[in-house]
Amino acid sequence: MNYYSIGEAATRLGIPESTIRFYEKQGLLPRMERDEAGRRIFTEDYLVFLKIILYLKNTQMPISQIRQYVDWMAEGDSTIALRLAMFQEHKQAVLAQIALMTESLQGIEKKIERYTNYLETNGKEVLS
Amino acid sequence: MNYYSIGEAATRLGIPESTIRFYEKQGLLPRMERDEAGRRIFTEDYLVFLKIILYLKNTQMPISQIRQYVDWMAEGDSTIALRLAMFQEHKQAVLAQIALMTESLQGIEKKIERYTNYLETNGKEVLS
DNA sequence: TCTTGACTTAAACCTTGGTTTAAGTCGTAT
DNA sequence: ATACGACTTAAACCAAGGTTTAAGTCAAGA
Repeated sequence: MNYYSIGEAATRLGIPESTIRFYEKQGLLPRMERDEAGRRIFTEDYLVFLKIILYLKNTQMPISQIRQYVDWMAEGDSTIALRLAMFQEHKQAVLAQIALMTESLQGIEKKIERYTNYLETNGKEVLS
Repeated sequence: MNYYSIGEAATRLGIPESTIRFYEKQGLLPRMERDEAGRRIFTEDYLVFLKIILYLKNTQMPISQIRQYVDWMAEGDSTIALRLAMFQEHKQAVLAQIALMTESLQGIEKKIERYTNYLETNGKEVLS
């Protein structure tokens, strides 16, 4: 199996090293392996796990809630129903967030149309 | 024309009064009218304008950039091309953000499937 | 007249999510 | 052997985006 340093992991994930250290301190990255010199070691599997964390972050899940998920993972399979419920609720929250952004974007697109029209007609169009 | 107090405006927009005051202090709400007692007065037109601000906020535009837009409005029609360019770039940023969330949501949905499967099969399915 | 509720302000406070700094430890190439 | 780059830590620092507090003004109803 291949191992990565924190620098390599950060590059592969597209995030700063400091963020990885911060997430570990926040309890999002438990059971992190170290080498004899105390340096963090990332396996492919660990990177896959970290990507899940980043999916949750990218969809605006708060760190406190991600930590809850990670804590449940550590408790074992008895918490799977809880994790499932959390993800299902989160999915709904994400869909709602996307819907809000899409709606708001429509209001912005109307502005783009107005401005475009104004410029195309050399200012002969009204700008309400 | 109908006039609204800050309390009524806040209720109609679904945000706290304190946020409206905060936005005004940040320069997002210029030329706010007041009554003789110094209380803010909101016309329908002003609420329409405020909704645009909320569209920008809902799509994660930073306050500093919203202020730039508001400042350009105050400068008049000579800044319309700048405003159009800003909104077009913002639209692309919003679409990128929606795309990222949609992608990340797919990773989360895979987890939902795995967990669902695990529970449906009473734990006979593997959880990688 | 007095109280109540809705408003006003400036300033202090708060949370979230990191980033930066300072001081130190390694392993490796010269 | 020494210098360099990559790592380590704890603690300080930061920005964004509000929220809360304290002290005061005012209009209207009892």
